[in-house]
Formats: sequence, structure tokens, C-alpha cells
Amino acid sequence: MNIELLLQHISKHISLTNEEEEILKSFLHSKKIKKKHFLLQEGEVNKTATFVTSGLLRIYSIDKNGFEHILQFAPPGWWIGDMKSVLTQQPATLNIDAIEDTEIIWISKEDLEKLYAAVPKFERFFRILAENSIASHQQRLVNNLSLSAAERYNNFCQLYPSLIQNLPQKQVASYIGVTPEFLSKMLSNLSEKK
Amino acid sequence: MNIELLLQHISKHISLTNEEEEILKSFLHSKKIKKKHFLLQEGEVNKTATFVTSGLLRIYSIDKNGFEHILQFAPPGWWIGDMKSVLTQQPATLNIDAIEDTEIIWISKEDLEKLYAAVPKFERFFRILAENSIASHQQRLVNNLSLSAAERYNNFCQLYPSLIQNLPQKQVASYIGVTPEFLSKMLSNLSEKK
DNA sequence: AAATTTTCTTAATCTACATTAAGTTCCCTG
DNA sequence: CAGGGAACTTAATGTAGATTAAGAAAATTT
Repeated sequence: MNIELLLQHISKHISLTNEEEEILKSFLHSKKIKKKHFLLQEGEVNKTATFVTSGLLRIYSIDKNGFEHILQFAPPGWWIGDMKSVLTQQPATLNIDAIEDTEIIWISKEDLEKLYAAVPKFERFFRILAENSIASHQQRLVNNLSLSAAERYNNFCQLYPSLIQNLPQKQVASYIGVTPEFLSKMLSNLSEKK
Repeated sequence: MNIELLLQHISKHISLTNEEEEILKSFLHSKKIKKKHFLLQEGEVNKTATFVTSGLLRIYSIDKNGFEHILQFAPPGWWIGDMKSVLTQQPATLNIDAIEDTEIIWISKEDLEKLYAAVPKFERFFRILAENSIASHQQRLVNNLSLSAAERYNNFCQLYPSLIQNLPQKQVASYIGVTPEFLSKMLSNLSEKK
């Protein structure tokens, strides 16, 4: 289990004693997910908090016509989950799968509550994490409501320069909310204009 | 200051001793915002957490063509803020104003940190609050990416039945992401089909 | 209650993006 | 390294929703 990235990430927001670090570790598990395999499927309950240490996950919904809509990518150092399912422990409406071979660290919902009880600092950590996530969601919403497809694409490239290298174009299309055909046309227009 | 609604809201997630309640109260302020007046304008720093006790606020961005895009309404019992500005203490890109005469309870960012130090339970409270907000944002994103305007409208009506009564149609249009003209047309089509 | 502003409606025209349908290139995997 | 499915491209056609423009209705202000 590559716990270094997680500890580093945590230390940006709270500092842990050795003892607290040990308590944390006692609750953690790791798991590998092969490319194209699922971490969570619509209908299952999302019972864990998930932190990516290597590879790449995506979380997406499938609409009534079978089209996928990607809410978020999770490269190393990111958390991912169907928050409604985690909170209510009802079946998820979102899917999480691996775009590349991926390794995660996870903690069960019950153990997370135990961790909060044992080391209340983690309430703070996850509060800060959640607040940052809200800030991103607000920005994403603004972008989706006010920008054109080309502007959303440029924005994505600026925000995730390293992601854009390795991602299949159709995944980017699904994230910014256009069809792969339209994105393809858009990009060829952009490049010939230069 | 009508603090009852706030205490009631807090007690759904954590329970406070009388002493802790007093500490909380010592940090709180109240304020009235008249209809059409601003609580926060683009360019100002969002320095407080805001809880609505009566009336109705909205938070929105203004795009480069001057069009408004509403991210959220805040009726009594809701929190509202430009989270990026709150976290970074940089100028806000969002605006908050009153759709009706409104009364809020607010706490400054500094005092909130003091509150966390004095009563760590509040870290838990705001963590839970933030996590619920993420769940809503994920759902909103899914809706915006996968539903038609008519479906988003119906969804809004189901989610906020009481809001829809009092809101000007153009505000609803701005929230679901269509022009007022299109919403008007859509509604008259819907009603004549029945 | 007149005046002014804001909201809502209707209708014609326009456009960003979707859909459909090929064909092509790129990969994985055997 | 062959072949079979993904991923990407191109192009024709279709459509949800935008834009523009005007007038009507409703709400606010004086």
C-alpha cells in the first residue's frame, strides 16, 4: 500500500502525531482496479471513502439513452465517490470505473466514524476537503451554465494539463458535455484556424 | 435575531450543551437585506458564513455578455456563499442578492475558526453540511449534463415546490439554464398539451 | 391611479450542437 | 503480427434552444 501520497495530502491540512497516524493506518485498506473494471456500479451502495494513489478513475452517470456523463476524473491524490449514496447508504446512481490500471486506499464508512471518534482532527480534515470540493463544483456549474463548448474545452485543458495528455478524446467530450463527433470537429476547426 | 431556526438546524446533526450554545451565540450577528440589495458583489471578499432565517437570497454569476446564471436559491434554513472566495479570501466572482426582504445570521471567518477551536463539534457540523452540499452539486451536474430543459424544469418543481410559487419565472429560467423566452414558450406548450 | 419599470408572451429567424452514417486509424489481445 | 473492437474523423441533415423584436400584462413607484 502506497500510503505516502495520502499522508502527504493529509499533512497539508492537519498535522498528525505518530500515534494518530497509526490509528489512521489501522483503518486503511488498499485495492487494485484493472483498466475498465468497476469500483462502483449504479445500484450498489457506496460504502467507502476512496483515495487514488496511482492510475486514473472516473465517476459518471448513464442517462436514459445510454449516454455517459462524466462528473469527475480522479488522478493520484484525489478522492472520489457518489456522495448521495455514501451519505444515505442508498443505491448509487453513479458509476466509478478505471480508465487506467489504478490503485486506491479505502476506508469503510463505519471505520471512518470510528476514526472521527478516535481522532476528531479528521472531522476538520474532511470538512476542509468537502469545502474545497464545493468550491470546484460551484465553478464547474458556472462554466456549464455560461461558457460555450470551446470555452469549456479550453478551461479543461488549463485546469488539467496533465490529464489531457493521456485521456481519450471521447472522455473529455463526455466531461465537457458534448458529443465526441462535435469535439472532433471543433478541434479540427481550431487547429486549421491557426 | 431569530436564532431558533439555526439552532433547530444544528440540532439535526450535533447536540450542544447550554454552554456550547452560548459560545456559539457570542459569535453570531444578524442583518437585514432589502429586496434587490446585495449581500456580496463580484470583486468583494466573502468574509462570512451566512444562514438565512427569513426571506430569499440567490447566488449567481454574470457572464461576459451580462447574463445572469443562478447557482442556488437560499430560502430560510439554508446556507449560502461563494465558497472559493471564502476559502481563499480572494475577490468573489459570484454575486449574492435578495429576491425578497431577507434576514440572515452571519459569523465571520475568523470567529468561525475560534468557534472550531472552542467547540470542535462544529467541525463535524460543517463537514456534514458540506458533504450534503456536494451530494446536491453532483446531482445538479448530472441533471445539467443529461436532462432536457423541460426535464430540468420538472425536476426543479419537484425539488423546490414552495419556491416555484413565489419566484419570478425568469429566475427559474436562469437557474435551469434557459432564456426566459424559451421557458415561457415551453410552459405554454406544456399547458396546451394537457 | 398615473407613470414607470419589470416581467411575461408570441413569433420569426438563427445557430450551436446533436444525430446519423460512413469510412479510417488506432489500439489491444490472442 | 493479424484481426477485431475501440477511438477518431468527416459530412450531411436535424433540432433544441438562442436571439431579436414587439407588444401585453403585472408589479412598483410616485
